[in-house]
Amino acid sequence: MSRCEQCIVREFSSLKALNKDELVKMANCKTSKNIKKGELIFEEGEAVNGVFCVRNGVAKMTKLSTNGKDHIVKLAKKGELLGQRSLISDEPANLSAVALEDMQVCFIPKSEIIGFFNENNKFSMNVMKTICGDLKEADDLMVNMAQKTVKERLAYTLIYLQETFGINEDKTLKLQLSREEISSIIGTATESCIRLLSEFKKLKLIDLIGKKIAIIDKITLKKIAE
Amino acid sequence: MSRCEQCIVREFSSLKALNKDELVKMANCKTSKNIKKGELIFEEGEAVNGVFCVRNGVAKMTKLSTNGKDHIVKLAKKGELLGQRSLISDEPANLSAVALEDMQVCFIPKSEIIGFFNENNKFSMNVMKTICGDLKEADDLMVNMAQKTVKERLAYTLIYLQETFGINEDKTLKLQLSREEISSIIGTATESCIRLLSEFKKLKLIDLIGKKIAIIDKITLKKIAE
DNA sequence: AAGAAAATATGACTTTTATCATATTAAAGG
DNA sequence: CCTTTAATATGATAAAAGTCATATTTTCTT
Repeated sequence: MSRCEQCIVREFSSLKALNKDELVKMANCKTSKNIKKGELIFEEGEAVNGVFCVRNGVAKMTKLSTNGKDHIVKLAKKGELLGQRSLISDEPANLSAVALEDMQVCFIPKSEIIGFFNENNKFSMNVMKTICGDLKEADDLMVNMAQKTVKERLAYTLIYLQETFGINEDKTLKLQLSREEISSIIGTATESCIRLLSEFKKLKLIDLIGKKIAIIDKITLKKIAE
Repeated sequence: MSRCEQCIVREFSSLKALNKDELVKMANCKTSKNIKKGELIFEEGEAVNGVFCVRNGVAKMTKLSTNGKDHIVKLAKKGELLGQRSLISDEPANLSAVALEDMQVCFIPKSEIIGFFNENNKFSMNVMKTICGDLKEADDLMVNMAQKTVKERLAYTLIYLQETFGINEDKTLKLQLSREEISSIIGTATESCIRLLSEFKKLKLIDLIGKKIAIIDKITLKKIAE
């Protein structure tokens, strides 16, 4: 069992408010899991009896729309806690979590988290702030979805992916998503997404190296994203 | 100065967790405001130094999109606290609040709310649950915006307006929004919205009585909304 | 390495939605 | 009460985006 006190990831999350005793207590009840790319962490509608702390890798948080398509609501990386909202609302998960890369996650049972809520005010406030951040982001994205064109949303998403997850040595986006996944972030048909990527390539805004994408004219792309 | 202990509205909000002493304390520092239809309560980007408790009437929470159009992110009614998120995140307001009807709101200063956070765990949990509810709603709406057609979104919104705000004796929606406002909930051009309303009328799903709207075939409308 | 399967790409076409123009109706102000 | 303004309505057209078909490329399997 690895010790939570030594886990650097903790510093990126609400858990940084925990003191040494609390960390030891948590280390004793948490379970670590290795999750392969593509595997499900939890599913929409499922009762999640705790939270998952992302130690490594990126997960997509999706919701099934009535049209049968999955929509990617959020991408979660190192340090994020998955399932917080359900735990607090005492409801089944509203979103599914699927690994986009091989991941390491730690599961912390509900009882433990509730305990921290009651004993550690700073932790509560941290969680509250995180959720408020998620809410702001969701409101902003909602407006984007409703008011922007598919082209604008694609440009916006490419910029976001670069700024959030970085680039490789060859300038390509570190987080490699399929065209279908990009489409389900921006809410469009896969063909439309592919077509717009080709258009961006012709305009020399991006480069398509196999399935990888590299932004070559970030300034213009940002202008399109507005 | 009206007494918060006697305000029924409190029962609908996180404030129901406050004890008698806390309510008296709050009554002593709150200020009541009458706000006329169309008036601004606070604006996006503004530092809101507390929360507004809605005692009466409905407000629209909007965000200006880069295309210059306002998008209605949320409608807030009796009992809701406006500005909670900004207060917790310690950030300027992300949304503007505008009265859709004549309103009565009470302003509770930040220091007071922070005090309750520190002293009253039940209150904190209530606020947290409310924000989690908002987050779930925002995620769901985001998916709707991204994946549903304008027609589906309009049907969805009409149902929502009826179920949330009720109907008059003549069956028309109690909350009377302009076509432009409906458009800025569903994220479409006003003309498209008007055209679809006409179509719904032809299909005998709704009735248009002047500017008022009455749902006459809720079942079919719900099917369209999915 | 070869074949099968999946992902990416592109064309042709349809549907949806936006835009601009212009009536028509309702509301507001003197 | 009439005039002015704003809101609603509808037509014509253009632009955006979706769908279906079909290549082409990449990845996976054996």
